[in-house]
Amino acid sequence: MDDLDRHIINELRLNGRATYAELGRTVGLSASAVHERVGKLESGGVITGYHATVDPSSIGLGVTALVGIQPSDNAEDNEVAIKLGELVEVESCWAVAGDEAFVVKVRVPTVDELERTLGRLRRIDGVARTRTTVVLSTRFEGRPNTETGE
Amino acid sequence: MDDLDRHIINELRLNGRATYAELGRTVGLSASAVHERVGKLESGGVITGYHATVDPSSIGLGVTALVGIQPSDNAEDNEVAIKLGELVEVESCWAVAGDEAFVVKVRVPTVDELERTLGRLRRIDGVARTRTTVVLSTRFEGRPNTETGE
DNA sequence: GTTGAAATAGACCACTA
DNA sequence: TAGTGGTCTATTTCAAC
Repeated sequence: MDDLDRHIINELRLNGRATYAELGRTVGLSASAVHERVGKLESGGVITGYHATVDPSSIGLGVTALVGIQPSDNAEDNEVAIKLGELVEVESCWAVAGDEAFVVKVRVPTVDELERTLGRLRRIDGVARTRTTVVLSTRFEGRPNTETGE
Repeated sequence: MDDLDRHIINELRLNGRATYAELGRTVGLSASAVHERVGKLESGGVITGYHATVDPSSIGLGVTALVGIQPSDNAEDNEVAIKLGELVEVESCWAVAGDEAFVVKVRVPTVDELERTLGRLRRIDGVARTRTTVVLSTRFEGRPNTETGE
């Protein structure tokens, strides 16, 4: 992993559909060389995927919330995490230090559906309580970090 | 926006580098038709971008934290949000309901750097206190929601 | 890593249901 | 108003160097 790799990664974080030819022009390599490097980054687990980002409200997911998951005494974290992942409303899941075992980000169409989702979360075995922070607006999200390349 | 659009969107959320021909095969349209639909979804602000996802620790960002930002009495939220966005360590920023004005996700190389970042956050005008939740592991993040398509 | 050639995909067109 | 199929150009991909 050298500066060229970091440069390529950063370009792909900004534009995941950049062609190898484009990448080659911006980093100063041939398309073939970029192709080979990207393949190694993918198979090496550095690049884990490519995803279109979508305006959530455009697909009917206008309500976002951050929910802290407080575990019950007998909770088995890995099982709880699996259960959390089974709910499609749960978009992200972080295991955290502190009173709570996890913080999850949920996205739902309405506050009614949020209420139902919180009920589902609380019914998971190993979940004692939830603490919900409603997101009023997403100022930015998943912003590419620019310190790793030009 | 019909079911075909939703299907295309979902495919692109799963694989942002899918070709128009591939998309056409999965949704049952010609590549041209998919091309046109995707163009409209992009210009209509439904698809907001394409991004490679990268294993953070592979690019030297092994420490993640969620930080609640408590505003001072005279705080102007929009200005605070702009300042938050100027820190490259801040990857996501949500304005939230409750005591805190924002929750941000920060990613840094080390806990030392986390400490410095928290100092930078606290020095922002309009920030009274921060509350930090250290992420022990990311179980999943930005997982495509599957309820909008097959 | 590079170049060059064949296969593939993208972009744009006129035509059509 | 979309969608189709054809055409041309650019890109991907694989070979040899």
